[in-house]
Amino acid sequence: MPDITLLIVDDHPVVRDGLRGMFSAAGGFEVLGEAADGRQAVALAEELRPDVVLMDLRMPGGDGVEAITEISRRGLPCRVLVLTTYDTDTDTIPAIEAGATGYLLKDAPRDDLFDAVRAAAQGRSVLSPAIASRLVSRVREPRSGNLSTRELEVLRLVARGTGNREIARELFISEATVKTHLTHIYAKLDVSDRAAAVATAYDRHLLP
Amino acid sequence: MPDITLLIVDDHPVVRDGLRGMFSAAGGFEVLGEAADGRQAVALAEELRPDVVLMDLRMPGGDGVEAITEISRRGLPCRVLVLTTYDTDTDTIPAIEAGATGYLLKDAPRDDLFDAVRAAAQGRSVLSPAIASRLVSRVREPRSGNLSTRELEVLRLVARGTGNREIARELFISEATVKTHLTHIYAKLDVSDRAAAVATAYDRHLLP
DNA sequence: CCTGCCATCGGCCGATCGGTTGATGGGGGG
DNA sequence: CCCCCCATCAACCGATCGGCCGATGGCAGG
Repeated sequence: MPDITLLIVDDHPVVRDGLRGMFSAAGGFEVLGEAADGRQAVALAEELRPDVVLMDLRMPGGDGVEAITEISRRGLPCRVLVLTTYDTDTDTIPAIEAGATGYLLKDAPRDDLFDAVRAAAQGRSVLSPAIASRLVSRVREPRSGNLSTRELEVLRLVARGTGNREIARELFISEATVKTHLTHIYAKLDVSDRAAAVATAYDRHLLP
Repeated sequence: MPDITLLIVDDHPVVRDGLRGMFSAAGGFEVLGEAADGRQAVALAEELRPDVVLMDLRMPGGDGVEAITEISRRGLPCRVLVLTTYDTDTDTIPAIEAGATGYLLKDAPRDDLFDAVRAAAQGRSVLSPAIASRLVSRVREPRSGNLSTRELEVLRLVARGTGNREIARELFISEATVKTHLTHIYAKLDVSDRAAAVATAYDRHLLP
């Protein structure tokens, strides 16, 4: 069986070194290259054609999720294994929706990492336990925290102290509509005023 | 000049490997050990007596800031160089107050890291530019985010959607007083309503 | 001693918010 | 085809909020 070829994508040189060292020492893997942001990642994935891309999500200059989307869109024959720091990221689910094959945390033991890469190379999904349970809760309770696009726009303005009238002006809708959206937001977040809605939104990572 | 001895503290094996590899390859450094959380860090710092401790802040089981505090309290002869992922951490300032000699981000270039460790070993401070500017703004504007205890209590209840009347009841004060506190909160946070106050409080990490 | 900050309280008023009910139209899924 | 969700709008009303005036007492620092 030939070596599994890898592309490492992370904005931290330290992490790239660590990964490269681990996979070089392990045997059975070959690191083809490294990228420090999403744009480089897409370009190198296209050029080097690795079996697996190890991808961090939070990076300056080219978001990880966008990179995954782009790799999927171009039909590149590589699997993307997301390797991130926190399991509280807002974009765990978006990353998987965008086409990531697996998702695990950087504090995973070495052997788990190797296993995950081998699994990803074969197209099998490996998810860290925390992510897995999040996924199931997501399908079990789809309306939790599920605000519509418009409702999120309203909420963002509310969080900046904007009054209903001005929200209406900014979004080119009537004040009545703003109030309707707000009522829906309160119902979905299970709160009864704007302040609590903002707090809950932060808790659920619906706001930056 | 003898090698600078190091203790690496990070909960991620990947990062520990990366750092160990970098410093071993660079020459002039010797990695004495690794710790995965704050408690181990303190114990190993006492046992191994490294010149410099490379310390991550966010770790499960033993906070980084606590570890720094403990190392300072015990008068251990090592310098602590904080090496963290984001410059938006709440505890950048606490870490420095706790006794960290330097503070830089993991995405710093290798040579900056080496320079920082050499500087730390001599007791000189190296701060990443973002942190440095934060420090100066901290001393220039000390009343920003400086809510009184009572005001914080009020704000916490506001964030849970509590109305003024009920806040009054919960805190055993009159509604008028609640409104006074709120007016002061608005002034201090530079906002004009409770929703924006909650949002700003989250931004500045005044609320969990 | 005076100044500043914190915490407490009262009253007044206009503006705003939140709740409700009801209606329209478009789009996607069964 | 029907139903549900989204997005839009209207009118009404009571409750609440925020702004502004004022006041008192305590406590720390210069």
